[in-house]
Amino acid sequence: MNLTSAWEILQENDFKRTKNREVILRFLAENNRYVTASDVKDYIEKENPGISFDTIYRNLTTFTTLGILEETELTGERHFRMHCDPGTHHHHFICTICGITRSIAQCPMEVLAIHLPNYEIESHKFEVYGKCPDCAVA
Amino acid sequence: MNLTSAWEILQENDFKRTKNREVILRFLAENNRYVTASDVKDYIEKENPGISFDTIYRNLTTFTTLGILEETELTGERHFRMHCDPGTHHHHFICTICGITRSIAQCPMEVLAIHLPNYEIESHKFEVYGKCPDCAVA
DNA sequence: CCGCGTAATCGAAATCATTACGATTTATAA
DNA sequence: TTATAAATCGTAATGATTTCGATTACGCGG
Repeated sequence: MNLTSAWEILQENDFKRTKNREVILRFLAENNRYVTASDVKDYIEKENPGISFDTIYRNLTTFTTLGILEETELTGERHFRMHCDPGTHHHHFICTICGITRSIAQCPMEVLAIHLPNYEIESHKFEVYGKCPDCAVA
Repeated sequence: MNLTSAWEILQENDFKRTKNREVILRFLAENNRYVTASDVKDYIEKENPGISFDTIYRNLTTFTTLGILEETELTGERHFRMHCDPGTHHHHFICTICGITRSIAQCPMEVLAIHLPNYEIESHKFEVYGKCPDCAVA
């Protein structure tokens, strides 16, 4: 997802264009990886000092709800990244060193015949972890 | 894994048989689901009041390292359960209401041909969420 | 059965991520 | 420009987890 599409979605849902939102989205758009609220704060502090965690978490949650971001939990922390391709179901390889991601189009649920009679399956999580090429050689 | 096997592993690794460990393991052996440190504490308080979180977390971590327990992260909290079958790779359906689990023998990594040249794949997570039969009817 | 050395535990404080809240500021549309 | 509701700030509260010095208990050798 690019910045233009993100702002379109925000406008459609009556969210205002604020400086903080611009910086948060720009940071996420520039990074092809999962980042924490803390990462976002560190970046924003450079050009918009004094931002509060309230603002960061509130907006990250909003963006995720609107489908602009994807969210996952890594080592006990919430992580966010720009949605690769909104509406498209996919999974990720995630580098445990730098957090960079790589999309995996295949979905286990479509391949595995999971038979759980009387169970209501609602969602699933499939993530592959390891080292990306850059971190592997280091 | 049953209690006997768990104690064998502990003895082999020079861990002492203490009252707290007995209660913690008994609680886990009785429950076919993922529980939190808090769940363990609540249970133990009944018959061994005054146990500290230090003891609980330390032992849960020890048990996990020894392969007696399995660990996963759900909604931001560490969850533990008795290892279904040590040495056997498997996944879980997890009820989002009561935490009860059901083993899924199939593994996506064996079915999906994931091609990531130069990437070093180290591990993966595959979990299915939803409602178990009991919670589904309620 | 007793005492010793070490592992295990306690109690409580510290840490870390996240959430919450009253007061203030800002974006947008009339 | 001004009204008004949204957005933000600063900071405090919360909740899970980790840490630490002091104390207690396990299990072996005598």
